Amino acid sequence: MFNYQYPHPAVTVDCVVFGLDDAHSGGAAQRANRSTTAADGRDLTVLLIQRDLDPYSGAWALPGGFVKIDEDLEAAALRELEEETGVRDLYLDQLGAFGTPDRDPRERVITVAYLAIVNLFDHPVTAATDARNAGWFPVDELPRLAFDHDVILAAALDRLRATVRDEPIVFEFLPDKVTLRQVQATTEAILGEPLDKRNFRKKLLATGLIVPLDEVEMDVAHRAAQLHRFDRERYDALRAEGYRWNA
Amino acid sequence: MFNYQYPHPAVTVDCVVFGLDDAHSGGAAQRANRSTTAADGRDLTVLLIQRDLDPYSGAWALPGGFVKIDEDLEAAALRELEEETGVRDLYLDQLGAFGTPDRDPRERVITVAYLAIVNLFDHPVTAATDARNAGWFPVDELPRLAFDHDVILAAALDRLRATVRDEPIVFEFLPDKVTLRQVQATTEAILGEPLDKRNFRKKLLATGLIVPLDEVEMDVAHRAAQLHRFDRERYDALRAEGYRWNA
DNA sequence: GCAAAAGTGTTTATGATACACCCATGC
DNA sequence: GCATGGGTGTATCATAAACACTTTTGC
Repeated sequence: MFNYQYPHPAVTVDCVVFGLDDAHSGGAAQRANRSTTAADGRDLTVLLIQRDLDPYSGAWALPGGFVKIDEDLEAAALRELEEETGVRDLYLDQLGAFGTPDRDPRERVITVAYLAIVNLFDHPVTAATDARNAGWFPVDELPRLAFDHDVILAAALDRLRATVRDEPIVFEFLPDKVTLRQVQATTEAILGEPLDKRNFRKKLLATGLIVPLDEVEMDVAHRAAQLHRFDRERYDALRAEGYRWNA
Repeated sequence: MFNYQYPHPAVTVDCVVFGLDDAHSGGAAQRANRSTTAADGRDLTVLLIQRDLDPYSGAWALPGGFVKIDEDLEAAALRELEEETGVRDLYLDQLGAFGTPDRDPRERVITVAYLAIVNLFDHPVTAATDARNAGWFPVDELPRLAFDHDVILAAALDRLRATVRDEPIVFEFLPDKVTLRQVQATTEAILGEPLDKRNFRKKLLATGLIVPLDEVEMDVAHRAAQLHRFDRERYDALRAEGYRWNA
C-alpha cells in the first residue's frame, strides 16, 4: 500500500502507433471490401489492442499502460510498446496529456499520449503481438474505441498530417532503400489526398537529400524503379543550422 | 490519507504566461540597462513567481500547482493562474507533459505545461499578484529557474514563435483597437527579428480580417495612426472552412 | 520648422501549380 | 504486343522580398 496526504491521480502512457499496412493485418481486424487507395495499395493504419479486462472489455484500445514511479514518460511509452508489440526501434513524439476527470471509470487517470511510427518493412510487428488480440486498422475504418481513445487518435492524426509537411517523417514508414513512388504513395496515404507526380519528384530531389543509388527495385512486373536513400545524416546537420524541410 | 495499491505520481500544471511588458514590471524584477527593442519599447515577457518554500526557496518559478483529483487539467491551469495573478480571461494552449523522474526532489511529479497569453492592456495583472513576489521578465533576461522550468519555458517560446506564423495569436497580446504598428511591433517582439513595414501591412490587410475603424489613436506626439480591429468572428468562421492564417 | 511616426507601390525573384507523353520491362 | 508503372520539362501564376520617399501632427 502506498499512502499520500492528498489524492493522486494515476498516470498512464498511450501510444498511437501508425504504420503502413502490408495488407495482411493480424488479429481480428477484418479488412473486407476495401478499395485500394492511391497509396500503392497500402493504407495508413493504426495499431490497436483488444482489451480483455473491464472496463471496456472486448473493445479496441490504444496500446499503453501505467507509468512506473521512477520511469521517464518516454521510457514508459517505449517499454509498453515493446511489451505489446515487440518493436524497439521507432519514431516517438509526445502528443500531449489527456486528463478529463471521468475518462476512466475506475479512478482518475491522466494519460500522456505519444505518436509513434513503426517501420513495417524492417520490423514484422504483427508476429510479435503474442497472446493479446492486436490488429492494424486503416485510419478511415476504425472500430469503436475504449475510453477517450478516439479523441487521442484524432489528435494524433492531425499532428501526423501537419508534421509530414515540415519534417521528412515519411521515411519513418519506409525501408532504407526507397523508390520515389513509395515516398509519394506514403505521403498520399498520410494526407489522404493525391499529389502531382512530377512536382512531387522535382521538389523531393531538389532538396538534395534523396540520393539515387546504383540499384533498382526487384521482382516487379514492369520497369524497375531507381532506388534512393534519404540522407538523414546530412539532413540532421542542415537542420541544426536552421534548414527547414518542406514538402 | 489516501491509499493506493501501486505508487502514484503527483500531477501539477505549470503555466508559461507571456505578456507584452508595459515597462513597469512588478515585484523584484529589476529591469536596468535594457535597450529598447524594435517592439515599440515593449518586450515579450514571462510572468514568474518567487518561491517562498523549499525546494528552490527564493528561486523564480513558473506559476502553477497541483491538479485536484476531480479537476480537468485546463481548469487547474486556469484556477492556478487566477489564484496567482487574478487573470481570468486568457489564451491557453497545452504544451505537453514533463515528467523526468527526478525533476522534483520531494516526490515524483509529472507536470502538464500550458502556454498562456495575457492581455496586459485589458487586465492590469501585476496589481493582482498580492503577497507573493511576482515579476515580468523579458524572455532574453531570465533569472535562474526552479526545477526544470527553464526547459519548459524554452519549449513554450519555441511553440509561441511557431504559432505566431500560422495563427493570429498576436492579437491575444493587444487591445481590441490596434494600430498596425502595434501589431507589427508585437510580432517582432515575439519573433525577435525585424519585419518589413510595407510588406507586413500589405499582407495583414490583404487578409481582409483587419478592418479599419473610424478612429485614430490618441495622445501621441506625432501623427496619429488609424485604429483597426481584428475580425475574430469572421476569422473563426473562415477557419472552420479550412482557411489558414499566414503571417 | 523639426522631430516622429504614418502611410503608400513597384519591381524582381522565387516557388507553386498545372499539365501529357514516351520509355522500359515483364508477362 | 500489351499492360504497368518509370521517368521527364515547360509555361503560368501567385506569393515573397527588397526597397525610399512624402505626409501628417504635435511640440
